[in-house]
Amino acid sequence: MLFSTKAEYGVRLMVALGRQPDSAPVSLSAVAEAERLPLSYLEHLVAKLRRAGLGTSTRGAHGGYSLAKPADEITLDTVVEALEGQIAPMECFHETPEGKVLCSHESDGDHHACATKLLWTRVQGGVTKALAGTTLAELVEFGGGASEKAPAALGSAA
Amino acid sequence: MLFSTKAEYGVRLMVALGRQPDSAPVSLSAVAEAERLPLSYLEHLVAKLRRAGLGTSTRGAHGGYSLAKPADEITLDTVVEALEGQIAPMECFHETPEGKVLCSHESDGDHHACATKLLWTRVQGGVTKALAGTTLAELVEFGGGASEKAPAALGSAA
DNA sequence: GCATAACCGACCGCTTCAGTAGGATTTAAC
DNA sequence: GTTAAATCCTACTGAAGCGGTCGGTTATGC
Repeated sequence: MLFSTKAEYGVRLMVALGRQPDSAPVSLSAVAEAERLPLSYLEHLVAKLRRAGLGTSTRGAHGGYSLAKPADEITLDTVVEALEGQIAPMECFHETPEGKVLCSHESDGDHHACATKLLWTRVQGGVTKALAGTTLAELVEFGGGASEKAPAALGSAA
Repeated sequence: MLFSTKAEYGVRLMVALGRQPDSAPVSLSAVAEAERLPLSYLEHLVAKLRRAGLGTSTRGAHGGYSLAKPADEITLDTVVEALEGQIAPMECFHETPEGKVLCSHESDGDHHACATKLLWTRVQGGVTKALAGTTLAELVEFGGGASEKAPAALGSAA
């Protein structure tokens, strides 16, 4: 499994927030009930999202969470990264802020370069492209639209 | 981390086998020493590769492992899948033999479709494309060629 | 001031990961 | 025919992460 349920639950949560017509706050318990997810667990996830600047919260009665930005300005790479940590295919694989890819055992005493680097770079590219190329708005739309209960037809998605 | 060291070690192992000029068997201990990997751990990994029909073994003294097919006929999706198990972005995500994608909680009582399906389908596609589009021969080449110790220049790889 | 809700940190059972250990079996070489 | 080299197999282990729970604190609307 590439990702854990943290990403799954967290994305579902974000979609639930994005489904709100105006960006009115939604209580976590409402989301938990609608999505059939454990409330206390969602608390941990929403904390990560908030710390990453993806969501805002209003405390007290009638409070809740809402998106910090419009759904079409939120790409899923930031969401998944906030939930799962840095997205890298392999332990030895780090991406510098400038986007350069580093490999821990780059020619470590051996006479040939790290042969797997080519592979993991391609995988990394594929995942990043898929995540960064998808906006939260798309998922909201795909999942049935904003608060309207018109069920969308399931087309072939790739 | 998308993959564990099983994939990393296993691919390095396969590359080591592919580096052999004729497909002469290589002993695991030789690979372990060259790649600086624990021998006993490699045994587990090579067993998976053999069970998946990717490698063959000859027992006894001067025995070892070799590729079951030429390196340019081995795509990395089969290798990684043999090592890590089925490649799916998420627990709820299964691919049928015909290539159809199933999601466990497809409209589970709720009035909207599973909003995350679009996302995971795209991720799945990106990873599969990267893995299936890479052959072992490419990695052998990239890593410095077959048994020749000419160090390849590291170009930009994406 | 009370219900509602966001916040926070500690804890827990379970599984997987990464690796070790110890042996059994097969084969080539001497 | 013994021995060394190699594959093969099963069981085990410490550490970490996952999925989730719990209890409590703080803030806010009514």
